[in-house]
Amino acid sequence: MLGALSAFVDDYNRAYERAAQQHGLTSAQACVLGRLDRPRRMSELAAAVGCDASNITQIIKRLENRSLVQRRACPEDGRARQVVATADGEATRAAFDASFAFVREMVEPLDGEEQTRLASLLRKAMGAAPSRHGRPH
Amino acid sequence: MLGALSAFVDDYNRAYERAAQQHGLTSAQACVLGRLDRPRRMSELAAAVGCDASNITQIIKRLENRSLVQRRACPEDGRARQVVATADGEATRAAFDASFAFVREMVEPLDGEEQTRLASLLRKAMGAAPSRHGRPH
DNA sequence: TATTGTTATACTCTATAACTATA
DNA sequence: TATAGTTATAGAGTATAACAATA
Repeated sequence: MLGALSAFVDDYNRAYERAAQQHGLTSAQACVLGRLDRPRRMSELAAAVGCDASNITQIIKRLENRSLVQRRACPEDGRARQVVATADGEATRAAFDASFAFVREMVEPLDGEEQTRLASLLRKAMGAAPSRHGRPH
Repeated sequence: MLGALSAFVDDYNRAYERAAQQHGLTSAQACVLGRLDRPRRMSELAAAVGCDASNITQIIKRLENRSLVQRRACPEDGRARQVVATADGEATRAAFDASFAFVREMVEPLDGEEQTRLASLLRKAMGAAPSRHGRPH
């Protein structure tokens, strides 16, 4: 049981890494870029991903160097910055995020009912907690 | 469905990281030390974890600096090295590996039959492939 | 010549502490 | 004073290339 869980998570992690690399991204970069379906503040990204603000600064800096995102002033708060995906970044984000081929491939061997059952078991396993979501790494 | 999977994997990854930290290890170190239930060659570790040999050299070096493992010559092959856990390392390994409290806690909300069902669904999801196992990160 | 492991190097991720600018 | 973000710094993970010792 425990073995099945770790083996599955392993597979997932590797698939995520591979998918990111296919788009020229690291896992952390794919994770952050994946949130930029709309403009977001640095602080928002840090909270979503669950890491330190200074960390997000570096990751965004690298994405910016590659012209995948831009930083601009935030109208409502002079201290804050809004991060937006460029056209290139949006294309990359959409390709990575929408595709999610690796997750679909993983559950492909399951029929519809089994997929539903799996999802519900996983949700139950995590408790009723709405799950904050995150993931760099 | 897809969301449930990533949320679960997220939770698992974070729990793994936390568990490692509680034993003063990084995830990668916990992962490598976890294989040292018996002496292993560097090349074995690299293959098991799925990373470059030079990477294992660094990780083992750090574990060695902390007196958790030792390197010694390999009787059968003068080129190879055998890595063994010290008493301290073995205690740490056993504590982390055997406990696996974080996995048990995750599946605690499920009754016995549900756990079996989950494991079998996950195995099926990964295909019949025996799953090489791994994970640094 | 091929294999095992190490070293040098470089890049990324990550957090902490100190700092700037704004609120 | 408190908050948003950046910079400097440092430790760790990771891979590539060049290398030593052994097979």
